[in-house]
Amino acid sequence: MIVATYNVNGVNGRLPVLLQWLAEAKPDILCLQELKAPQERFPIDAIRHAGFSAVWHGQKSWNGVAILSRGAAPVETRRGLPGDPEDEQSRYIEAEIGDLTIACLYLPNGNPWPGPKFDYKLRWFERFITHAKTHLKSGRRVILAGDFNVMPTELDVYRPERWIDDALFRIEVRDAYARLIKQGWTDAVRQANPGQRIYTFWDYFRNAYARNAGLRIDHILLSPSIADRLVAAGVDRHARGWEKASDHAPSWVILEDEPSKRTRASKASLKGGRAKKRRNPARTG
DNA sequence: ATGGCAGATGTTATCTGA
Repeated sequence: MIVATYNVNGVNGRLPVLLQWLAEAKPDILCLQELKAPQERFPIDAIRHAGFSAVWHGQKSWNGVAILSRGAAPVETRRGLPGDPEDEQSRYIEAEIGDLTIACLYLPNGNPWPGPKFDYKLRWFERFITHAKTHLKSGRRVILAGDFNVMPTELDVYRPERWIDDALFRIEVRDAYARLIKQGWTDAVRQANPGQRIYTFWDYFRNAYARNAGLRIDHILLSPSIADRLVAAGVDRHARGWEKASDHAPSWVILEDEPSKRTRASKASLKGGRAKKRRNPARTG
């Protein structure tokens, strides 16, 4: 099965692009961020017509997250992170789909640093880390997918020295991400493509996409109970080149339907073989 | 350091994003 995440930067303005990508990539589950639409203006009819059911949490003008499913309907288990009843921003929604728990998140940007927005980002991140821990303890198969607004390492940004004091790369934020991973999560795109320069976002400014001046800030994290089913993972960077594209590209993972009983070595060869068959030539890892 | 582009709101401009 394919599980993906896509910051669409306006779900209504992006609808033709989103529908094109859904038809092409055929994900089973998709997390969306930055709907930029109030609850009643989520394009549910078009999404149903494309074969998906959905849960979503909209908000006027900003933020907004959704979980789409092509198979069993998502059953919403939570909207909003625990830990701050004052926080009204639509940045987190969670659902069960079969035996999977899917968490869709849009972590605050946090710029400029220093300032209240950066403080809010750190507080939100800590609430998320706390909540993620409870998921791990449950032992269920959990996927955390979304726009984390953090480049985890220097490999994940085209010119790290320029981003040192940016809220997406500040050491406090990278440290928080590292602490999250250390709980036991697998960063699927990195795991499947070690050492490779892979980006998920390219600024609209300065010809960033053509220059490949990108950032890897969208992530798909797997709990241990599903990480052993990872077959391949990557980014559909070509979708960033379409007309009226979002500034983000979709990220995806391919998971085996049944737990693997193969050895690590034979699993690696399966990975290569299957990736070749499944993936569109335009798709890059 | 600035400003470049884009979406939403709802103006003839402002805010936010990353």
